[in-house]
Amino acid sequence: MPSPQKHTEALGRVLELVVVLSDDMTRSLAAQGLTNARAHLLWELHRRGPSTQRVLADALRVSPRNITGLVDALVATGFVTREPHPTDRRATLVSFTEHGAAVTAAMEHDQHEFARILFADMPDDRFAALVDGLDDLLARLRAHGVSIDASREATDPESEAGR
Amino acid sequence: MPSPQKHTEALGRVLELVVVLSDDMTRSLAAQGLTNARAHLLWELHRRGPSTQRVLADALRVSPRNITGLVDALVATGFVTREPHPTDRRATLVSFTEHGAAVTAAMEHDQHEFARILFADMPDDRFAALVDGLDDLLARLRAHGVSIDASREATDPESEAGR
DNA sequence: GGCATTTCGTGATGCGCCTTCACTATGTCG
DNA sequence: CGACATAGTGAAGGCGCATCACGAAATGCC
Repeated sequence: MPSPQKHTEALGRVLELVVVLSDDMTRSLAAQGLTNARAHLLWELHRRGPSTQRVLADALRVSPRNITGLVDALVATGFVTREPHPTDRRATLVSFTEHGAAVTAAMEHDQHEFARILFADMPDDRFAALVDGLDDLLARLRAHGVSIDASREATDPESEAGR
Repeated sequence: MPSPQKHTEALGRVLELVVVLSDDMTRSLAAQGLTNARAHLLWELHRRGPSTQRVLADALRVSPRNITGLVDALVATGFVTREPHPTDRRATLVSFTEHGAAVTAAMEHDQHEFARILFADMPDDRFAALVDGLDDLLARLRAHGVSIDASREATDPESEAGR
């Protein structure tokens, strides 16, 4: 079992990874006229298909009021549309425009591509060790009370990351 | 060399780690009456000792104007003080109050403790493999243009994470 | 020494994300 | 039918961040 010093350094690596990746995500999104929150909404919409704002609010774990604002912005920038719900006249259905669908598909593609490039020439054993280590880490985090406090299925949050 | 499918899953693990950790950091900080940005400033102050706002702005990579606001808040909540710079009458020196120093020291301690708990019973070889994998990942990220666009010495961003 | 230039901090203003409270319109259940 | 729950939005507000404009002090140059 490693020394405390090493422990802190390792955590430092993890945190650095956090910073590097999230910065890069934000930059990539901005290049497409998106912000983190809006891309996140798009992503969820992609996973679920046309959804009510309530559903999106639960999925993104933000207040319904906030969803209104995000959808407003995405409508204004032509990524999604708001349509009346066919059976519930209180609700509105949020759906992709063609543009929104295309951009989201591109984001997904970029994510796969980025993963491919990232791990492309990594030897099998090293790759397996890394994945196992990450899983272990995740398990340990949850075991020590660090968890995504409930719900939320394994959601890869934004997307995007490619250079 | 692993399959594309695995690649994406692995990236998913990384992103999940990102989300879990940053969420937890934010929660821990909030419990002490701090926000991410304010804690970040405290952290930098801890690493550098009393500093001018300009220095902090460069360190945190935000606009000087924003530092004014963060320091305002930290002064109001009793974490730091603003004093005139001894030789440059334009500048102000930001220093810890006793309370601020204590809280920051506690954060540092918690971070070490968290790292210790996290990796405590992890076998040496597994730990080594994980660290190597993380380093490799970081290197690959930088190699593919994903980088912290310049400056910024190896700064572990916030701190805190323990339950 | 004197004046231009740079630098430090801040006021004003604005955007994005997020929240809570209050309110309308609608759905649902007994 | 009436009581209650639910979907979305207006209003207001907080935090983080940015840019522009500006005064005050420091510095460089002649």
